[in-house]
Amino acid sequence: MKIAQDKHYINSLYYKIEQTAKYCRYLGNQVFQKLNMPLSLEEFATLDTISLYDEICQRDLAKLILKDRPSTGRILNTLEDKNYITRFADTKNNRLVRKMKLTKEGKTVLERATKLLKEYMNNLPEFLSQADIEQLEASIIKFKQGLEKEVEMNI
Amino acid sequence: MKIAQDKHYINSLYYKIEQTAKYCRYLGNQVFQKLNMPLSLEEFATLDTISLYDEICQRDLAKLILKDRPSTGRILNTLEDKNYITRFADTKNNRLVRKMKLTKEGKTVLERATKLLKEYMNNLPEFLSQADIEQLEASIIKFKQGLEKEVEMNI
DNA sequence: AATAATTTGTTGCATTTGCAACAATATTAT
DNA sequence: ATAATATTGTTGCAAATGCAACAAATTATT
Repeated sequence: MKIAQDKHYINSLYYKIEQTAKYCRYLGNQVFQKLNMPLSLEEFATLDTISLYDEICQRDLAKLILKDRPSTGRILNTLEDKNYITRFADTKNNRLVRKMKLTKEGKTVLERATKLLKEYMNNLPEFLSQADIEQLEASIIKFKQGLEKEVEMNI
Repeated sequence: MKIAQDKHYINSLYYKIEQTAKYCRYLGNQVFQKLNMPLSLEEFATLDTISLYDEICQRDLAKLILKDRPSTGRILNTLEDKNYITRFADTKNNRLVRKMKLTKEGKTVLERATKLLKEYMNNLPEFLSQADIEQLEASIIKFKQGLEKEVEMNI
């Protein structure tokens, strides 16, 4: 696959995506601080994932949030400490696993953070047309799916 | 700016870009290991940047590679230890700064790594058409430029 | 039946990153 | 002239990340 005709890596699509992602992360973290959110962006994304995959086990969650098992476990520790989730033992394919659910408080916090974040983001100037956004979204998904097959994730 | 009509952050364009970037980073690191590169992906990207901005000072470089000044300084320490760059004192706007240049060995390593990486990447299956790639590249640049204005980088 | 391999989660450690504080110097304000 | 502010780079520390090794339990192999 030809990704860059330029001779320099930093002009490649890969690098541009990485840099754009950095801006996304920095902006997200800044907004979370400005809005005095009670959780971090990573914790929020994890909570949001659990809300869409109720009673998921730790390893399956790790695969979704693209973190290794130790990191996933540690985020879940803090989410449980904050009383946003509860974990309980269960089995999956006859294996002992730890599954999790959002608590009432977890749901409330998630909804509130989602609302605040969305309001903030909607107030940003529109630097891409709605059509451009949809186009970008469609092609980035295809690109991501292509990459997925090439990377060994070892989760 | 409306980035997601979905109620969930993890379905937003921001999160998709972040996850795609993770795949890019993991794939890159894996390729660098497989190919037994003498430097890391981050060091490579830094070296590549310096090669395009000869005699740049540390802070200006930090702004380009989107790292803070301490991290940038530390990467430069290792690049200098490996004899890929030399640093020297100079002035910019009457300020004392440290500028840098690629060494002969640095240029050789950069060229070789660029060639090996490109060969590897060209052998990946084509999951996007050339037209799709160009379209994706164009819109991600626009998106990145829009974000840039919203993020305080403090570098 | 005994051993080896696999799955899931945890612990520990080395590396990386982010941020605040500092030193040194130059510019601006009072 | 003196004090305050700004620029550049470094040091140090806390938090996050990545990875190897381990424990416990199940499945597969011999």
